[in-house]
Amino acid sequence: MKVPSNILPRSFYDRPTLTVARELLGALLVRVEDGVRIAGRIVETEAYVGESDLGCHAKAGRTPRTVIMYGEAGRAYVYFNYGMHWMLNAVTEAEGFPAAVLIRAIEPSEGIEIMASRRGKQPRARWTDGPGKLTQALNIDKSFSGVDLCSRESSLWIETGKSISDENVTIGARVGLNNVPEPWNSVPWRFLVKTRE
DNA sequence: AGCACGATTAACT
DNA sequence: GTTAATCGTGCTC
Repeated sequence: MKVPSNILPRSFYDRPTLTVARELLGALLVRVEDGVRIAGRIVETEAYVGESDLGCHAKAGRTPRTVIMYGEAGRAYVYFNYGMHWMLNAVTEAEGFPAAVLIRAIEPSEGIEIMASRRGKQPRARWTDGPGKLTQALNIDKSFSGVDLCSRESSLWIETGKSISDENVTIGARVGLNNVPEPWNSVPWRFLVKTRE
């Protein structure tokens, strides 16, 4: 028997961003396309917190691009970067405070054939081990910007997964931030599950 | 209207 | 280790 889906509620996201980033590890990112589930366990996240965080897009204030981060928690913030990649974030904290968690990597678990058709040129371990790669595998683009991750109607949500103990979590500095001044370049706001067999 | 740059990836040497 | 690909965004003129 299949266990009923358990979609993370808005109250999960309406908390401190670092807490959400940590607890999203082990959760299941689910995309439904043509009635088929494509999913994977979240294994890497990063927190972006407020206008004072100079690594966060919200440092520019409320603009057409960042306005979603100022909205209610539990929505998807999807943006385009480097002229070719879509990035998926979950908006966190109270409405009016701009913050989000970047989903950086998942481990494929459902919809393997569909992911293979999109990412099959690479070995399976490389299908979804980067933020631009997982959006490619799950077919996520700008049309998902602002959708409600707490609703089944979005065809994109996150379910409770197995919890990850502290001993299996590595915490470090965020990656890919160029020309971002300290301390923002070094704050340990990156969370990843230690890979193991 | 023009410009520099970026929360990256894949294909090189 | 290095670098091209590629374009939306926000800032300056």
